[in-house]
Amino acid sequence: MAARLTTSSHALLGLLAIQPWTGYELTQQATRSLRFAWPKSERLLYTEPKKLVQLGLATAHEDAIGQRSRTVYAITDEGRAALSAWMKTTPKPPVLEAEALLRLLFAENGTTDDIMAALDSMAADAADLYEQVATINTGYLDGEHPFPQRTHLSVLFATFQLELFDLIIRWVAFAKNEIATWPTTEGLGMTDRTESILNEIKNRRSVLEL
Amino acid sequence: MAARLTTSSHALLGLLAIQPWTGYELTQQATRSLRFAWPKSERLLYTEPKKLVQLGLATAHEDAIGQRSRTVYAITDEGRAALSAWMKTTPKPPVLEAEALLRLLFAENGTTDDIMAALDSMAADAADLYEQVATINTGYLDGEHPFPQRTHLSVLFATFQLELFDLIIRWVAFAKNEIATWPTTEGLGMTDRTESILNEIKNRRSVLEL
DNA sequence: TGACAATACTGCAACTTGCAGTATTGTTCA
DNA sequence: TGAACAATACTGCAAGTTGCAGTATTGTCA
Repeated sequence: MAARLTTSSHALLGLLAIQPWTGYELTQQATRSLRFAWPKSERLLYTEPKKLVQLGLATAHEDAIGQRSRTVYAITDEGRAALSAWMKTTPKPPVLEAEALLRLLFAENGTTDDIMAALDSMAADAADLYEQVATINTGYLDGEHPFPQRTHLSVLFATFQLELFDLIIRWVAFAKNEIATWPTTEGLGMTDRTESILNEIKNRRSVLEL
Repeated sequence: MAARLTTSSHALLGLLAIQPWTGYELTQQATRSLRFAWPKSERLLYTEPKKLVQLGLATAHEDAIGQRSRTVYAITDEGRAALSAWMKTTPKPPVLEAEALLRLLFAENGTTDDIMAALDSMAADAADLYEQVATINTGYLDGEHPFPQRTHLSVLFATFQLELFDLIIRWVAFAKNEIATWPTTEGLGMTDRTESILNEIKNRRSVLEL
């Protein structure tokens, strides 16, 4: 078990740098904010802190509440050092995973209704996430931030999420509008609209290059 | 080895539905287009078709070229049926993985220069990807699509990528502008600008609700 | 024609997920 | 008040996935 430090390790260190948390609390916090930039399974969130302890980047101490004993994790100086060092490294490129877009790419294997439904689903998911982020953030105006001194970070972070979800919703409307003109999903090739979209891309590009 | 059908299985089936490919060709195709919606490792792309064969969704036949024998995979009727069935199911929500955003969330553990550099890196990656997608797509105007009858799908798919990359580039400019006003990464809390951003979010939201 | 890059893979350890299962703690309602 | 059932707070494990090192053939340029 060589155990190298992954991005997930650093994400957990980032949370521990704020304050000590129990394993369960870490999963809760990760669901609240972290997942929008680094979505990881609950399972991993429970496992990872143990690795940090093994590596000396965090400490664990048992805190018995009734019958149930909870492990509270805290960051060490080594942990803070590792976190600062990581902040200076180059981040990995952003990556989007979207099953609905995958279905668009292979839409010829289904009906126009199928692809419309997939896009609707993506837009509904985005609308849902928009609501969640907007609700949490507007709450900060009423002093509901658990770490008020971090509000500037949370909010700037949230602006990206909101713009992304907004983009998805708007793009789905555009895409459905296109697809509505298709008699079928298959074999259309270079339609007039496709050609005009491509010309727009080409023109915008030549403008950028000047 | 129970071997269930994953989204990645269906992604490969989607490629095989277009035409038969060798393992290597599948990895090339996946890098070209598939990765923008469903980014998977080269390693998996080599392994997955073998599973499809085991499940009877694809066939494999050896095609010796010189000393080297390549396996050509082709979809079966069962494979096409599985693909059509999958097109009718609800897609998973879209997910973004962005290490640079993770650093923003924990920016207090580094300098303003650190976070600026991370954001620059994200914008540069987006600019790069924009170029790649735009180049491939404008090429379609000159008849460079390997499967001309699929142009309508490729192009509509690409419009999302381009908008996303454009959003990233624009948002990074906005975020850097904000951060430029910060004396430090830490402890700023609810600044005037943070408050005005939140008010914008709140107002836009109340408009949407009417 | 030998060197070196590019192509076309495989093996394996470690990372990650999904899901089933377990055991406390909290709540509800007869 | 105590039985039932939901919510909380986890663990075990098989299977899915990645990264990287390694290998062998093919192409190319001097």
